[in-house]
Formats: sequence, C-alpha cells, structure tokens
Amino acid sequence: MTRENNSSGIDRTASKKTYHNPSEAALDRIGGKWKTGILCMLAEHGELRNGELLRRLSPVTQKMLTQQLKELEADGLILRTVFPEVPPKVVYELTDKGWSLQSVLEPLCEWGKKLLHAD
Amino acid sequence: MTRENNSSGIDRTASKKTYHNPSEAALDRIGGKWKTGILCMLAEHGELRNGELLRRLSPVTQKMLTQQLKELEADGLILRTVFPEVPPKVVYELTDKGWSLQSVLEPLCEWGKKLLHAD
DNA sequence: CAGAATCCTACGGGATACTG
DNA sequence: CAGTATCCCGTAGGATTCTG
Repeated sequence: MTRENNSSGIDRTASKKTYHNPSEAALDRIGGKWKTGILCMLAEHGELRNGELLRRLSPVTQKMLTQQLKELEADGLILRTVFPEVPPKVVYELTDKGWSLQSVLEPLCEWGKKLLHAD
Repeated sequence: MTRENNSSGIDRTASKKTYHNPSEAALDRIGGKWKTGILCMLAEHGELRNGELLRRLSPVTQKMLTQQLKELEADGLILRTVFPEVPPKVVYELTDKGWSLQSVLEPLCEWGKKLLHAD
C-alpha cells in the first residue's frame, strides 16, 4: 500500500491567483461541478472506491471524476490510497482539512434545499 | 422612485437545470466571480450605488458588475431601486432572501481566510 | 451616473476510445 | 478496476466603445 502526500501531479500551492475576497478562495476549492457531491459522499460513507463514486454520482463521467478527485487531492481535502494489487484498488477519504469543510457544506446544502423546495 | 420585483429581464424560475446535489443549486446562485463580493459589501454597508460597488470591488468592470447584479436580482437576492432623477441614481440592497445567505457566506469566508493564512 | 452593445478568448466540462 | 488520451463545444468572463 502506498500513501503519498500528493500523487495528483497538480501543484496548487504554486498557482498565484489573486483573490479579492476570502470566499473566492474557498469557492475555488469547492466550485467544481462534482466536488461538493464527492465531498458529501465521502463524509457520509467514509472510504469510497472509484467505481462506487462513479455510481453514486451518476451521471458523472470517469474523466470528470478523476479530474475533480485530483484537484481535491492537490488541495489537501481528500486522501488517495493505492493498494498494489491486481486488479487495482484505490480508495478515497476525507482528510482533516476536508472534514473542516463540513462547516461550509452543511449551510450550503441547507440553503440549497430551501431553493429547490420553494418551487 | 420605482421599485420592481424583477427588472433584470432574466427569468431564473424558467431555467430547468438538473441538480445532483442541493449544494449545486446554491453554488449556482453565488458561484459568479463577483457575487460573494457584492453580497458581502451589501451586507456590510447596506444600500450601495453602482459607482460605490465599482470602486469597492475594483478591479471589476462595469459590464461584469451589471451582469452579476442582474443575476442576483433575478434570483431574488438583492433589490434594485431606481430614483427617477437627473443624473440617474440606482441603489442596491439585500432582500430577506439575500440576508439568509449570510449563514452560508460567513462559514465560507471563515474557511477561505484560513486558506489564505496557511501559506 | 449607470448602464447597453459588441467582440473575443480561455477554460470548464463532456463524449468517445484506448490501456496497464 | 481505475484510470489516460483526444477531440470538441458552450459559455463565463473580460476589453473596449457607445448612450440616455
């Protein structure tokens, strides 16, 4: 089993974006189309494999899932663990930093529910 | 003075997007590049005019500001009030629905601050 | 003062096929 | 099983100019 700090190949610390508001920086991390879904699933079910996420987040595509997972990993929000087996096995789980996002995701979801309910 | 329910010309209620997560619906409302900034400014200072927002949110352009304001108004988050004077005067302020977003924006900003502080 | 009208481009996101 | 590798497209976002 191999646990790396960052196997995504993306260096988020090097990107020097200029944020005009703290919330922009936050949205930059969770703004991807499937990111909140991924984070919610991992918060709800703990460790999940690629295939499980693929099913639970249907109709997400493999490409998009992989891409969003990489970014979340690069931002230190999730941990990717590879089991050197055949066939391959990879699990994803929230890091402490990822868990700290619950304080943001919960209000966000609650507010979103009201929206969908209002129609 | 003219107060209209929706003078933006955008009908958000007609757009039938399919959200796979409540938070997606929420992000759809506040995800615009300058929206959180606008909402924060209005929450902090109350009524603000176009020019004031333009300055406080610099380097936002007039086009982007207008566009984001229209969408926020179409979503019922802000109220646009026109004073029929010469020269023209327009003020923007939060609606009740807009104020309800504070429960989302606050955690979002707090989390964002930690990010910017961590570097 | 507060915008409307154009034009343009980068990139987020998707469909499809291939691989260790 | 868990991904790459390509190709492709719509649109969010920006620069610039004009208007009541």
